[in-house]
Amino acid sequence: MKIATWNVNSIRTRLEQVVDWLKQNPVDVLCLQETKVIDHDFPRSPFENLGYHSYISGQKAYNGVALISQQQLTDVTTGFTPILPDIEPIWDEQKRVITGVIDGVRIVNLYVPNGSAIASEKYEYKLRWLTVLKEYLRSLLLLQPSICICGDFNIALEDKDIHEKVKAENHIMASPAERQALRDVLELGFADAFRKFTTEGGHFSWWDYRAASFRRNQGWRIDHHYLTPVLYEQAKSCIIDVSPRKLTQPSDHTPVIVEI
Amino acid sequence: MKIATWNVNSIRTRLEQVVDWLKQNPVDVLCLQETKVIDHDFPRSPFENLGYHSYISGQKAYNGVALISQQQLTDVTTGFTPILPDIEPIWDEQKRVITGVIDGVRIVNLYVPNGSAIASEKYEYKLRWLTVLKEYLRSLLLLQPSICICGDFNIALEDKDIHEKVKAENHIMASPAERQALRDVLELGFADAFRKFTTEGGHFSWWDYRAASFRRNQGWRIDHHYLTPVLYEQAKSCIIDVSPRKLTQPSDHTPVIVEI
DNA sequence: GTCGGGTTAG
DNA sequence: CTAACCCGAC
Repeated sequence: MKIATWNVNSIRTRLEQVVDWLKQNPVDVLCLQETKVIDHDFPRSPFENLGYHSYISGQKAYNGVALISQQQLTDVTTGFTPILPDIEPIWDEQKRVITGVIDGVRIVNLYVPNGSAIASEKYEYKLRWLTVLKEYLRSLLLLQPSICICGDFNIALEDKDIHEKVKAENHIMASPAERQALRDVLELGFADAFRKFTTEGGHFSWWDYRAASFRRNQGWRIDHHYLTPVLYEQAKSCIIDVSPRKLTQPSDHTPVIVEI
Repeated sequence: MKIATWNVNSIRTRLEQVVDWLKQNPVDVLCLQETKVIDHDFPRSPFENLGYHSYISGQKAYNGVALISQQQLTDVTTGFTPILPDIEPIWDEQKRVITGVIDGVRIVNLYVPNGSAIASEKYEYKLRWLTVLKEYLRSLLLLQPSICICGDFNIALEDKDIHEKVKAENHIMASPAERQALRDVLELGFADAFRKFTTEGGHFSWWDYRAASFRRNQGWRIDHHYLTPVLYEQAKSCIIDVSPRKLTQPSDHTPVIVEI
């Protein structure tokens, strides 16, 4: 089973690139982030034409996640609230969470808040959001032992996941508090699929549009698949496909694909 | 003497097309409308490189007119106020008027308000703007008997200046009040140069970007040259050059050229 | 800096 | 449909 994650930075702007990629790279489930479109306007038919079902949770202009799946998914829910009925509504106002089950494996597709700048209000929101995520996953684990969380985490856990030019310590997406918050989540029993196969640094999934950072390969690895133990043992590969980032008018992120 | 008028719908976006056209079609004066740029950012040097002087009156994002001339012009003024010092400032807040004299001929380059929709506030502004224009031209005629007014009038005076698909009566740019307001202006002693040479309909200078209207030739003739009697008698040709409208990323208007 | 969406205008 | 601006995001 292949599960891909791709922050497309607007599905409407990137539609042709995503459809082309999916034709060349058939996967069981494609997890999209930053679709930036309300559900009514999500372009379902291009995916239908390729034989894929769409499960979407979008909003106007910002955020938005989708699961594009060859098989139908079961137990699809959006946001934290269906699993954590008692949380405050602010955690689901932004559309960042969608999940569904395929062949006994729960896929959790996340768009973790970026956090803007250290010590900002958005940064605090990001850290607290990750504590909500942990409770959400704890609940899901009670229902299902096999879980693949993937998406844009907006966190690079290790310095080797960041190009050399930036000192991680006080940088958003790499601050100690962010890394600790993510480690706290993973402590539930998740392991990084990419690191099962590749230990060296210099592999990135996101390059800022600014400062020709892709040309200089000054990127970050912030798009991840985290697997529960049995899935992790079964994982056969985890690959970053850099090619879509080379196209004209690319997303700033590129797809990452795990095979289990 | 050749005088061309062209609503370029942003001189910065259309610069290459305008320069190319001018190379192929040298004219004495090119009257531009909808330059959509403040004077500081107007691209003067590409025209200088071709041997043309620029006289400009622009604003941010909207409107804006310019005279591009091989010879230097004299008596250049912008807006109504230099000629009508007592009018209210609202008539010159939008940059729609520039004039200058070449070889004893006054060129008046206009971008008449579009009017948006019949009975709207903008429609009323358009009608009143045309009464101000009449007083402006009346004053200019006292100084100079030879005048060529040209530009985007946003009015089609006759039904044959409009493609068949639209009933003129209640359409903006063709309503009785707009036509009457323009006829009131022309009554000062101006005649339509184009109609000296061509009497049949189906000749247009503007095609809406929407609804593939150029492909279907569903256009309007709203860009005009109006001449005082002696100039009208001298006029040798008046031609609409459709070719720029066929390019990719064209203006919605195409140039009209009078030779006197 | 660079992008995407939304808005306003035509 | 097209262009410019504004805004928010990164």
